[in-house]
Amino acid sequence: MGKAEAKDIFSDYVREKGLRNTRQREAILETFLSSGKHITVEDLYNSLRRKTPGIGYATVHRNLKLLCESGLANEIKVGTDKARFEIKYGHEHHDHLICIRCGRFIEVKDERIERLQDKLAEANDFVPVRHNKCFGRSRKGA
Amino acid sequence: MGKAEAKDIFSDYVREKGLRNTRQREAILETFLSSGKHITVEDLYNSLRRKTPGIGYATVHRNLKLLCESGLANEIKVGTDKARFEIKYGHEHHDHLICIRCGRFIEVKDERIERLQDKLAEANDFVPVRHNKCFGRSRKGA
DNA sequence: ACAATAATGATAATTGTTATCATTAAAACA
DNA sequence: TGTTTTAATGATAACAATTATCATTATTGT
Ligand SMILES: [Mn+2]
Ligand SMILES: [Mn+2]
Ligand SMILES: [Zn+2]
Ligand SMILES: [Zn+2]
Repeated sequence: MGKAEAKDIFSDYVREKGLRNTRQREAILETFLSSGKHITVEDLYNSLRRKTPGIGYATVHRNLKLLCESGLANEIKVGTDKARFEIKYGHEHHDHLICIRCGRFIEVKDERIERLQDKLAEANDFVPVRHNKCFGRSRKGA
Repeated sequence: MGKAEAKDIFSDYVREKGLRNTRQREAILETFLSSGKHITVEDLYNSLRRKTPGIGYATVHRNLKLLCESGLANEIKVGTDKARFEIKYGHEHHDHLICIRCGRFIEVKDERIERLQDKLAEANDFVPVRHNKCFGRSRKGA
């Protein structure tokens, strides 16, 4: 699962930016890597308090942002809801389908859509950076 | 441009919901129809204060939501930024390309992407409702 | 060990949105 | 045309997520 590599990458990234490796940063990455997908700052904060009592919410938030900056994590913003984060390292790009009624949140991918989106962006003088999720009503449970 | 029709539609929608047509609602729709695309609540509020002094921010906000409900308007949420609204009546569906650096905000449409997105949603037991914009870096000015 | 300074954690500030509520005013009705 | 009902309004407070502030702590290079 490459947890060790991820830690090295982050550690290097931090050092190369002139920042410092801290106990908290290590704990945050460790717990983040062990967490499920699409978690919020609060989710991670709550998981961490058990193992790293005293850790601050702002620290978790700041470091999730830093993880995104390093390329290891990915932020998913859904409307006005809390931001969600997922591991990017070792995971392929995918889109998300989100039910506006029950919250069902799944991952999907269509290579043709991806290519067409990139072309459309480029045809309009945009360098594609990211694109957002689709919303719908799930026909499945919940 | 169908301003009169839009007003009738809204007026009817309001009446049929058991709501009331008010001076403010009329002014809000009128000014909204005369405004540019992708405006915020605040934009519209500021435009309105000139012609309808004393109008409240909450009233503008509430009625923009109501306009969306009626199908005349469309809300565009970009990340955590303020919601933007555009006229839907008489306008075709389109996507948006937004520059994360300069804010360039353009409308695009690719029928193939639309169809593939719908299929992908349906294949995953979702009834498509809406989908979000793409972000990139504009190679053009600003 | 020391000095320099980044990181932390508590908390306050900010921002967009939504709720509250006393007052006003549509619109149905007498 | 009054009267009554109740939705709408507008001012303001509440909320929720994010971000900023700042005194204190801790990492890193010397
Ligand atoms: Mn994609
Ligand atoms: Mn579309
Ligand atoms: Zn995902
Ligand atoms: Zn548009």
